[in-house]
Amino acid sequence: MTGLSTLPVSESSSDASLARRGCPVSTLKDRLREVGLRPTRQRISLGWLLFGKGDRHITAESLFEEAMRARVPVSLATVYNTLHQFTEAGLLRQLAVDGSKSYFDTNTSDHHHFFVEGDEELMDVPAAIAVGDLPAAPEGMEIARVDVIVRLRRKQG
Amino acid sequence: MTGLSTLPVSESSSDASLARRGCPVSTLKDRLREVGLRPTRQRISLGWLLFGKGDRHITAESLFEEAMRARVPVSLATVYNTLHQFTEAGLLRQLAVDGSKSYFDTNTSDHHHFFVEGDEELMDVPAAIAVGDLPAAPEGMEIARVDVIVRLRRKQG
DNA sequence: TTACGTGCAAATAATTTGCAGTCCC
DNA sequence: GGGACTGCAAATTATTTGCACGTAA
Repeated sequence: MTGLSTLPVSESSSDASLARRGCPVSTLKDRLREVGLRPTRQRISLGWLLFGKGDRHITAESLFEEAMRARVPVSLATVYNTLHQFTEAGLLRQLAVDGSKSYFDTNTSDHHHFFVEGDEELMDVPAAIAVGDLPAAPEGMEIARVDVIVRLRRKQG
Repeated sequence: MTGLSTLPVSESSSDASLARRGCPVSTLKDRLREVGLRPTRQRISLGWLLFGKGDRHITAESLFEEAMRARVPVSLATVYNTLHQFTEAGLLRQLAVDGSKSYFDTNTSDHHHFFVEGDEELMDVPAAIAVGDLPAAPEGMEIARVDVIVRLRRKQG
């Protein structure tokens, strides 16, 4: 099996469900410590913004703006660092949807995405739609992850 | 149906097969005119490099380097312009595989991709593996395209 | 204390754009 | 000839990095 089955969310559903319904700061702190990240003020604030409202798809820029609005003083560089640290720790999943900016998904479980052309908006594909049979990975390789992006366009004019 | 079924390759298999085995410049010129692009020296040279050697996955930078090596005088900006014009004309398919650079695929037919982490290398998935049942597109939307990227990692150390 | 984090500004990387000059039809 | 195309360099956008200072353990 790949690393897919060892995602943090599935490891500890009590933590995850706590997070879903309001995630006390103390739980967030523990969560950070668990994955080896020191629970600093910035990480807790950003973690709160990220995980406090259900599944979200954000970009560095959008999280930065949200932090500004919430009067959370962080620099854009720290937002980038934090997003990458969270991703490496398995708290976030990074998505490449267009050639330019990166999106981060707070739902790290195995699922696919809709992308609305023009709106630059990402949505989870509701049910866990599986990809049909995949060919075996080439010699000496293993499948790390499968990304499926369904590009949507608004019907007619 | 979406635009997928009207890709140029499937429209005119004689053109496509000509392209596969050496694509005379005159054919390339006709192909460009067909899609509404004036066959300029640069477009023909880049088209030659792109379509003269079977299916390929290239980036703007890699095509630019290749043009330099082939002593084809084009500017990087023109490479970018040309790649986008070819993509809009349906001669290329643009792929977002990581958050940074864009890849372009000379195979515009419906197929999926392997991406080798670390190598930054793209490969076509051999058979035309279909994605399992997809949910209906949300109200007022239609599916423009489905991108599947299978991320591979080298097994063990 | 003390290594790990963070802020800031400058550095990169990828890509786009404005405009003067060039080339196909 | 005239509009479409190209080259170049400067401008943008997204992201990373270096380094002095701050802070959790």
